[in-house]
Amino acid sequence: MSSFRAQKMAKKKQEILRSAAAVLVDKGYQGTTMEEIAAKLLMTKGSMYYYFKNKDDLLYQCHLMIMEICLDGIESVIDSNRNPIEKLRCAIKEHILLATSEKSMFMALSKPNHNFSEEQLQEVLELRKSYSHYFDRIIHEGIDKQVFGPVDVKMVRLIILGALNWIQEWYDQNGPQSAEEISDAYADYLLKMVVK
Amino acid sequence: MSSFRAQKMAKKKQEILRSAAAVLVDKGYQGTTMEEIAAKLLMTKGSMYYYFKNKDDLLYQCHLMIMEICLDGIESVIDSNRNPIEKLRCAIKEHILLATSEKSMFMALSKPNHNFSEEQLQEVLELRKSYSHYFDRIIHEGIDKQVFGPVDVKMVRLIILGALNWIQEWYDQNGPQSAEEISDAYADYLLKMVVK
DNA sequence: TTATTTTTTGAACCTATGTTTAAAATTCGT
DNA sequence: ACGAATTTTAAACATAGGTTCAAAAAATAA
Repeated sequence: MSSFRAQKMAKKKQEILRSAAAVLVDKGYQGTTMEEIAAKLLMTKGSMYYYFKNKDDLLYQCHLMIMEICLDGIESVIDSNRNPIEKLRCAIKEHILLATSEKSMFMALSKPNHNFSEEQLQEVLELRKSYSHYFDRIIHEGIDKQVFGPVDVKMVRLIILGALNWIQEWYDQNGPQSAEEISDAYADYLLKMVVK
Repeated sequence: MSSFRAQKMAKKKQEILRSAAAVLVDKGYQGTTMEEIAAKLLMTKGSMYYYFKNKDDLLYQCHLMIMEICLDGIESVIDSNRNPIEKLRCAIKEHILLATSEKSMFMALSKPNHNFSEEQLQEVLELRKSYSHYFDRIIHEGIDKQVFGPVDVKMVRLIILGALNWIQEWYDQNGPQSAEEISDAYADYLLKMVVK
């Protein structure tokens, strides 16, 4: 049976994607080299091509993987039966925890690269839009249920996601504050913007 | 007299720095090529080397220029005699207005590049720290004067600057909302986090 | 105008890195 | 253990882009 093989291949792909994301973090898109991605896994750059068509394909799939993880996270929050305040708090914490633990993954999100094909670009933007919409839904719900003030949903969402996404720029695994502390504080302060 | 020459040279350097910043915006550090910087000014890449030692030097000076503009802005806010609320509001608006008008300049700020020498890196980080400190000072003042709640200064500052810096990722000159509207809304919402 | 200095050019050079490929190594079923 | 399929390798290749440089062009001074 080949599913065993397929599974192994999938796993390897995952490893490569993670490695790629890790490099993306501090080198940026163009700065990320096949060599470095491979080195982290004790492979040679040539073997990357057994799993991915080329660099752009690899980095595109990297995007998809990250977005899927994010979407799974926020979907589970949306589907839970908490009140809007707790939902927003959870969504914020979830995002930060993901961004700081799987830290490597997140940076890849900013500025979907110009090397992407039109099709790939659309897909990435679509997934992003979905993610944003989930936040909007939570905020809307809060307004409807009168627990949030009559805020400008889009603006507030942009502020929140901006604050969250920027964390990658300064977060340090070995820094003074834990991801847990950061996420608690962020949730508290950001909620002050919207709760009545 | 050579000051005329020197002036002309300085002006040309400025043009190049601006062009560089514009390219930096959507190509990122490694994606920015000497060729493209030159092309925008109808020059050849070779002539860039008459003005700058090399690419890293050019992009480093690009950083310095941007930071100086930012610092000038916030310094004038600090020195004004407004109350803390208005100071913070002004600082936020100033930052956004700069980031969206001289938009091209700002993107260069994220992730000071690894190609910088230790010395250059320190200088950039130092300037950044100064900028952060100005925000901290405003927030502190607000707390001392009891117009702000007893917030965690560093956290709040990180949230604010994060939200502001992220604007570059989505702001569109021709988008539905003007920079003015955006900055007003941002200031309003962000202030809600801190005012009593 | 002529000579000198400044600025720009465009070709040449070099290195880094994405990509290909044939051969070697490994894995796996029987 | 043997042979076939899969995976990895290392070297070769191609190209993009940073850098240099000598010559040309332009600006300036005398």
